[in-house]
Amino acid sequence: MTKSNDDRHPDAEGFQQDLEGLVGYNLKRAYMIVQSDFRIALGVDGLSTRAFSALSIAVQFPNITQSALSRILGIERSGLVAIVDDLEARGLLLRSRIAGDRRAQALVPTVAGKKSYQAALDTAHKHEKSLLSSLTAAEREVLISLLQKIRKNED
Amino acid sequence: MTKSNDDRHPDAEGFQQDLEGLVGYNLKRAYMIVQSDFRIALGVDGLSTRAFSALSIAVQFPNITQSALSRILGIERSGLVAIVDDLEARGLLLRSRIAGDRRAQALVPTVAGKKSYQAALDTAHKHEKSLLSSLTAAEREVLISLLQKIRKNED
DNA sequence: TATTGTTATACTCTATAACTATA
DNA sequence: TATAGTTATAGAGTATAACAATA
Repeated sequence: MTKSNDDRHPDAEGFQQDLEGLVGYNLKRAYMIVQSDFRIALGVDGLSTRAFSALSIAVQFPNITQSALSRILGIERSGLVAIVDDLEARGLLLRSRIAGDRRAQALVPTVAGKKSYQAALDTAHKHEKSLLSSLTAAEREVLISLLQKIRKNED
Repeated sequence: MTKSNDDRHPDAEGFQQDLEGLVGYNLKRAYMIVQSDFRIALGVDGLSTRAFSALSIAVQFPNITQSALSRILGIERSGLVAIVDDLEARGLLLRSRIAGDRRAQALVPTVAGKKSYQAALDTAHKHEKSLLSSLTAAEREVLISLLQKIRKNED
């Protein structure tokens, strides 16, 4: 047999599948690739991609509360607990009491947290530069602004 | 108190967060929105988004095998079993024996399967038209082609 | 030796609902 | 009444590893 069975099925090239015309499907495929490659780039015992995101906001907005952070990231408060637990266990940030509201806690990045974040951000930039090398810088900017437009419409 | 606590944190507008400059993060946020909206559009007892994708390929490439389908969708063979089980339970396709290879099975869409698929595809188009109304048709095309470029680089 | 379909299993990420302690 | 943090739980979706049947 010189050709495998599935060569008989038209795929990416030639035949225009319905799915390829849908933003949702293309979004999913691209997301899976970028996400899993970024996870690998962050290392076996490195941060998860979501912990990276949370740390990013915590470093840039020190003393933010978990509720505010969950709103910025667009996830539920309950989901953030495990993420902050992980970051705290790694010594990258602390939950500290706030004067004036004993319900809330301020997320305070440690020195190690800021350092780890800068390293991870550098990793992220290198990972995107390499993985998205088929896109020009201008195309990457267009892509980002189109993706952000989708979010703007969110209710 | 006239302003809530998190209004003190710059968010989408004004402050340029690190995350907003990353394709990966923007991809994730957009994907979550489109995915969950599409799920709702498909209805409570409707197809899952992944079953919709599998059915789409099965209808367009009748008699495709599960292995070939999993390769086209970019998922593992093992993950496809439950999806095909579901589609078969709904009476939308059949697993039928192939002459010449007793390992493989051909996926054959039923009449109901083809009809359900056309309805779901119509739903998908309406869902995208409404959810992505802030993007022009040209922008949607650019977005799709940029997302496909990411996939082209896949190893 | 390799491939097809399958099972068992685990992992990641997410959401909902309910609770407590505060406000 | 409403909010902050938390727990318990469940639901999608994914992957890896192994197996039997077949090529």
